[in-house]
This record gives sequence, C-alpha cells and structure tokens, in this order.
Amino acid sequence: MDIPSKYNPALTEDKWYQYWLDNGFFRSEPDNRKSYTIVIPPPNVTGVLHMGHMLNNTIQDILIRRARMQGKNALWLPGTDHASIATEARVVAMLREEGIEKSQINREEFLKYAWEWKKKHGGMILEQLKKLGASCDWERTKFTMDDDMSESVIRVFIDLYNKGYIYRGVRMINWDPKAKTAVSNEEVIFKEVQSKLYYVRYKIDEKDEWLTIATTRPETILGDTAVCVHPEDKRYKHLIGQKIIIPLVNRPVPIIADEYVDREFGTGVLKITPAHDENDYEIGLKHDLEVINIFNEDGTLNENAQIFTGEDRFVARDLVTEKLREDGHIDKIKKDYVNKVGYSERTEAVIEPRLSRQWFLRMKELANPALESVMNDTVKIHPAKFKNMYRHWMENVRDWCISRQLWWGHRIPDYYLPESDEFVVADTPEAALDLARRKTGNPSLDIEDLKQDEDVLDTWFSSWLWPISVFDGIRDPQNKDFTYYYPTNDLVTAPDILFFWVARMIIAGYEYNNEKPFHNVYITGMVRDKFGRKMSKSLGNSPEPLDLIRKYGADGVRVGMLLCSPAGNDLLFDENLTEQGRNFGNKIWNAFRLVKNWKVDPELDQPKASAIAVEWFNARLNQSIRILDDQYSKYRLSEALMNLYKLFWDEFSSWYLEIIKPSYKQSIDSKTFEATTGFFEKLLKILHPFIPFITEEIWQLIRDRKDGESIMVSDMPTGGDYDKKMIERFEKTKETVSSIRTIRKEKNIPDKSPLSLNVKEKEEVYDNRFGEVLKKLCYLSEINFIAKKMEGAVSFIVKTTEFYIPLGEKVNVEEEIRKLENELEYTRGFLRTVMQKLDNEQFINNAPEKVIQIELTKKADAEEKIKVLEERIAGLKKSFIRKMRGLMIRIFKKPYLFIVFLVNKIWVKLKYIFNENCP
RNA sequence: GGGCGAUUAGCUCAGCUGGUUCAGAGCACCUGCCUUACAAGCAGGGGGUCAUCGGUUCGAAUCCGGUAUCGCCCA
Repeated sequence: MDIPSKYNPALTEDKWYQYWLDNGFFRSEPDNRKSYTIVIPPPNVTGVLHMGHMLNNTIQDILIRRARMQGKNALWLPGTDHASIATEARVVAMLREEGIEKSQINREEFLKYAWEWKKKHGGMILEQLKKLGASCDWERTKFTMDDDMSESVIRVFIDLYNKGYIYRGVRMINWDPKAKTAVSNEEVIFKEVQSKLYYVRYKIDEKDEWLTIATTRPETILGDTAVCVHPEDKRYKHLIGQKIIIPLVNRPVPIIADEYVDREFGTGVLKITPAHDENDYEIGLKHDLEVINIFNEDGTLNENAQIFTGEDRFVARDLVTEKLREDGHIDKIKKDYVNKVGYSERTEAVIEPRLSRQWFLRMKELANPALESVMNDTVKIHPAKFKNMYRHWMENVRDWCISRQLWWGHRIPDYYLPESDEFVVADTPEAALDLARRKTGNPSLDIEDLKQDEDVLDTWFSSWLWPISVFDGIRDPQNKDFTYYYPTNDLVTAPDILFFWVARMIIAGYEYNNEKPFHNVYITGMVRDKFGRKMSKSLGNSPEPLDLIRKYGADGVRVGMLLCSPAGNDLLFDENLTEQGRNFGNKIWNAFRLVKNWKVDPELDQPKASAIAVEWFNARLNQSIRILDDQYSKYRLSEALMNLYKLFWDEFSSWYLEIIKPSYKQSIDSKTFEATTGFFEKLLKILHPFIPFITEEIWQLIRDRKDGESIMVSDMPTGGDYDKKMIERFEKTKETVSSIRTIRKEKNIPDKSPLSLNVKEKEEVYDNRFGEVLKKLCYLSEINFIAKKMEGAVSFIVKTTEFYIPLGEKVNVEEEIRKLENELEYTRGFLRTVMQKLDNEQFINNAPEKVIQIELTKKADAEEKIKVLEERIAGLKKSFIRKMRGLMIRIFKKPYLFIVFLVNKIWVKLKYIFNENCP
C-alpha cells in the first residue's frame, strides 16, 4: 500500500461528512436510551462564520460526539436567530442600493423584501458549520421566526401580560436615531472619545451675576429646565431658589439643590435636561421639573428647541456654540476632554437618551428562581468564577425594555381601541376584537377599528425561549420531544451574553416549565488576535475561517483553537496554532503509515521487549482514559486534548512504537501487531471528538469495514484498571534511556555502536522487566549486574541506582569528577532542606504523619545517594592518582627538560583535584 | 464611580484540599542529525525571586490584607 507521507485533509473531509449525512448519524429521535442534548446558540441569520463561532461550535461538537459514542441518544439542534436590528439594517441597506427608502414602502412590502432576503442569504452560516464537521441534526433546524416559534413568543407575551409582568411605561431609553428604535442596554457600546467640555455662562435672573456651567452637550441647553448645585456648596448656597436665564431661548428656570451634584466636576454647577439625560430625568422627577423634548426621532431638533429646528444634533452643537460665543456666553472650551459615549452596536450611531413609551417586563420576581438555581449549582456554570458576576447582575436586575421600533420581528400583539390610548392584548385580531367589544361594551366595533401596535419585540424575547420552543414546549409541554430532550445538558456560549441570554433562558425555563433549561453552562473565552485585540472587520485581524480550513483542514483548525482555550479565558488566536494542529494530524497519519506497512509473520515469536511494551502501553492508555474522563467531567477540554496529544505523540509514537518497531524489512509477529492495531483503534476513538475527519479516515483503513460502519457511532473506550507500578517502572527506564543517549551525544558515540551497560545492583533487586527494551532503544550489547563500582567507565544515577558504561580511553576522569561533585553538592543542599524540616520540632509535632514519612524517605534516599557519590568520587580520584604514578615513572626515563614540563603540568592537575572536597 | 477577575519561562496557560526537588506543559528558542513512519520530523539543551509589600502557618505560587498594572461587566 502506497500512502503519501503528508496527510491531505482536503481529500477526506468532505467525503466523510457526506458519508455521515448519508447514514443519518446526526439524526436523533426519542427512544429508550438516555438523551444528551445541546441546542446551538442560534447565530444571526445574517451572520457569517467567524472565529468565535469556530471555537464555540468545535466545543459543542466535541461534547456531542463523545456523548454519542458513549451510547447516549445525542441531539445537537441547530438553528438561527432572526436578529431584528441586524437583519433589518441589512435589508434597509439593500433596498437603499436599489433606490428604495424604507419610508417609502409599507410594513407588508418591507417584510416581503426581508423574507426574500432571508431565503436567499440567510443561514449561510449553517452551511459553513458543516465544513467544520459539526454533527448537528440538520433536519431539526429551527429559525426564531418559524410559525410555531413565533406563536410561542406571542403566547408568552400574552401570558406574561395577563400575569401582570408586562407593562407599558414612559422611560428613558437608549434611542438609536439611525435605526429609529430603542435599543437595550446590552446593545449600547460605550467608547472613550476625545470631546470638548464647554464652559457656558448663565445669567441669574434680575441680577448682574453669572454662573458658569460645564457641559459636553451644549445643544441640549435648549431643553434645560433647571440648574442644580450641591446643597452644601458654599460658592452657590445663596443662589438656591432663585431663577436663572437659559441662554439663547431666554427661559427663566429655577436653581435647585441636590446631593447628586459632584462639586469637583467642572464648576460644580449642573444644568438639568430631563428629556435627554437619564440622571437629569431622575432629578427632574424628584424636583418636579418640566420636561422639554427637543429632538425628533432621527436626532434632529424639533420646534421645542425654538431655534435651529430641523438641524441634526451634531450640526446644532456647532451652531449653538457659535451663537453662544457671539452672545458672550462662552467662558472657555476645554479641548482635550475624554468622556464615554454610547454607540449602537448595530448601526454605530451615537445613542441618544430619550423618553419614550415602551413595553417593559418586570424582572425582579421572575429572576429569583433563576438566581437561586445558579447559586446552589442546580445549573452549573463552568468556570465557576462567573457565578459571582451572575449573582451581582441578578440581584440588581432591572426591568427589561422589550419593544423595538422595527418591522422585522415578532409584532407586539396589542390592539389600540379607536382614538384611544386603551388597548387589548390578544393573539389574533379576532380575539382582540372580542376583547375590545367586551371592554368597550360596544358590539358594533369592527376589526378595522382596531390598530395593532407597530412595534416588534426585542430579539432576545424569542431567544430566551429557545431551549423550550425548539421542542414546541410552550404550545405543547407534554409532547414527546420536549419531555425527552428537555432539560438539555450543556449550553456553550461566550461570556458577553451570560446576562441577556443565558440568565433569561433560565428565567424562562423556570417560568414555563418549572425546570432549568440546561444542566451545565460552559463559558468559552473570546477569540482575540495574538496581540490581545478583539477580532474585527475594521482591524482586518480576523482570519477567514474557511480559508483556514482549506489550508490546515478542519481537524487542524479545531486542534489549534482548542489547544489554547481553557474555559473562560480569552483565546489569543495565532495561525501557528492551527499549524500545530495540522502537524498533529500528520503525526497520526505517519504512525498509521508505519503500522499499516508492516508485514505480519504468524510464525514469529513475540519479542520480549514487545511483550512488556504491550503490557506497559495498555496500562498507560487506561490511565490516560481515566484522566481524560475526569477532565471532561470538569469541562477542561484544552487539558483533555493536551493529554491526548502527549499520549499519542510521546507515549505511543516516541516510546511504544519505537520499542516494538521491527528492524528494516523485517516482519512483525502477529501478537504485537494485533495489540498495536487495537491500541491504535482505541486512540482514534478517544481522539475522534476532537479530530473527527482524520480519525474516521484511518479507522476505515486500519481494518476492513463494512459499508455503514463509522467510528463516530463506535463505542467510546473506557478506562480499566491499570498497573501503576508498571508505569512507574517504565518512567525509570525512560530516564535511563535518556541518560545513555546523553552520554552518546557528549562522547560522540554513534547510535549504532553497541555499548555495554553495568548496573551496580543485585539482579533480583533491580527489576529488569524492561531490560530488553533498554537493549533495543539504546543499542546495548549486554546488561550486567555488578557488585562493585567500575573503573574506566562513565557513570550515571537514576533515583538510587548506579549505572556504568565502560568507555576505556574515552573517559575523561577530570570531567567525571567535576560532574559528580556538582551532583553531590546539589544532593547535599537538598538534604539540608529536608533536615531543616525534620529538625524542626514544630514540624514534627504539627505535620501529618504522611508528610513526615515522605520527608524521612527523602532523607534516606539523599543520604544513600551522597554515600554513593562520595565513594564514586573517591574511587575516581584513586584511579587517577594510580594513572599519574604510572605516568611519572615513564616520564623519569625521559630527558631532563621534558620532565620539568610534565611535572609542572601534573602539579596543576593535582592541585585542582585536591584543593576541594578532599575527604 | 460600583462590581468581578487576573498577574507563574520569550508567548499561551496548568498548578484543584497549603506539604515529594514544586516551580510544570505546549509553543518558541539553542545544539546536533535529511538515522528507511513522519524535517509538518528525531535526539539533546538552556530559560522563571510565581507582580509587589506585609500577615497567618511548622510549612505559602497556593490562604488573608495593602499597593501597582491589566482585563471584563455595570453605571
């Protein structure tokens, strides 16, 4: 079989994905098995795959594939979110390109365009997820505006309204003047910007006294209805209760006092514009101030402003400033002033606080069970550090503004009575009419008389039902799917939506099913670039995921992303991580090439080295699987992958395969071959959730498979009992091998020149189980057990065992002595630290017996080692002197001058050896 | 301004109940090798006062407080 030395993902990934689809492996229907469910955090229907999705969905796929292989009935339910603001913005932009303004068309026409757009471009992201290997049940794909999903949303609205949780109120809301809609707090992004601080002079009424007020928004002066100072501020105390004249519009307003004022800020005087600032609004309510709204919906000035009517707010700012300057009202302008300004997440317009009539959901009471369930770990958040943040938010939860002035979304089901502010709430116009007739007592009311609210609901008002409504659990809570799959198992999401999505899903779960929506929440990090910057289009630092997949394979990208993303920590993405992932795939591929190309000879006996290696690796594999299970249970997926990475690369490839590998062109015995193939299969299986494609490819090639078989539906290996001693023993063997390799390198001895190894220990004490392994890996001609130390040999020590390798002339005695002395010094230092503890009475009295025992063992080991080292050094020195004596005798036979030269040289050496550490 | 979290090797991170020479991993780096599975590789190596100051303790990277820096959330 001719297998290329480089694995090529492009040749396999699409093939196996199609195979999985064709065989329906992603499908799930309720049955007798235990269910394991994940609902996807629905991406925006307009969305395209970015690195955050890649990470998030890789994690979900790992969890679901593992569960499936463990024999659970695993369902990963995909879908998309209608994302009202984002999608509407997209459609508006598209129409504009075609020369159509939203204002020119009516709601029905707009929605027709929007649906067409959705049909054509929506859900592209789901196709992209397939390239990643996502094993979603695509036949169950949901969309938040599907008919059944929409009906659930409306039902919930009506229900909450009837329960008294939903109310209509005037509130200061975040207004997006570009999209002309209210946006939630979560959709406002505060950025630090360079702005100016204007110092404006106001004249006190009927006095020749002026007050200077600092503001960043001079245009709002037109809406001022008071000026406020701190009640304790000596500078202004005398003015409280007097009137002051608003510049430009010459409106007299009161000077009031409130402790809210920060005396240190600006001049310590605050202008109050209740209509356009949240804090000012609160003060206005408290002091019963007039509210003057000077802005239109699009952020231009209205007639209440009296001047500059129709101008945009930013144009008006300049015009007002200019006029103030002309009239002598500008004291100064501080230019390098930094303040925080809110921007709309969707349209990037500067948010305008605005008083508006909106729908609200009362949260406090609803939030209680959701808070409790997280605090008592009924819903577990991984990592747990997010619990504190969650609590803080839930304890300070504010009412939720759920209405949006948009068309794309779920239209709010309230109907206004003719020429009235009165309304009824109902799921159909007919039902509304019925209610309206009863409410008014007027049976002649017609459907046309009622006017449905123009607004739609916040997108999150449908998302919060997602885990329930995808199984139709709102409309039909007893249905088979819902009772089987709900509550779901894991939710995987980013920390930025913990509050406005995760928390609300938990709330909805308790309100509508008296049950949590999921058992575990896995919080992933945010994907950033390698400099720690957020990935964004404008920075151009976000790689195109599909390009990465093309370049490194989906498996490579999955590994690359995961290797460096512990839960809840941001991931600093660097393309060389995916390179590492690809290299890992190649390593597996080449191990497969090696094994696949072996000729099996059934006549051959199993070599001793192979037999023990099989035993060892079996133990090591079981140990790793146990660790792996533990890592999964704690959602430490990065660690789990690293565990497998090292297991495959170091233990399996570098140690196990090197031990059992027959020499060139030699066959392998069938026992070892069978065991190795079995190990390989197990390794592939435990690796499969992380790297589904290459594991399937190799699994299909490593043995004959029938059509319809797949690793993805095979049994996940479980970790059996293992011989811990065997693993420890082999660790010592590894150390021995490393030492011998180091000696070869230092002495420049070729790998293929045989060495003899002498162990200063009794054979029965040493435990020579891995002797044959040592011989093979280190190219040893023999292993002898000796009672006395050896001369003319290099030595090394593993734990407390001495080893000697005779090298004759190659042994540099001076260097040997120096090395041993270094080690001796180190060991003496170690013994000192141990003795410090053991000599400490407090330690002996307080430390647990186990810890003391450990220290005593350390002491004994160290003392033993020191003894060994000292003897060895003394021996070397003795042999050195003998050698020198022989040399001297020869030297004396030589001419006089030469003798002087040599004696001098020897003198220097002797001085070196005896001036330190002389016993 | 309020809250939460972090600071360990050049980089990204483990270190879970304070106790093994506990200071670790991967990558990067350095040296030597194109050695018949793999140069996308093999073998070997160097590198950290655990941010800082103090406290608790027989014992602190680990627990507690102060300081500094950074990040996130909320206002």
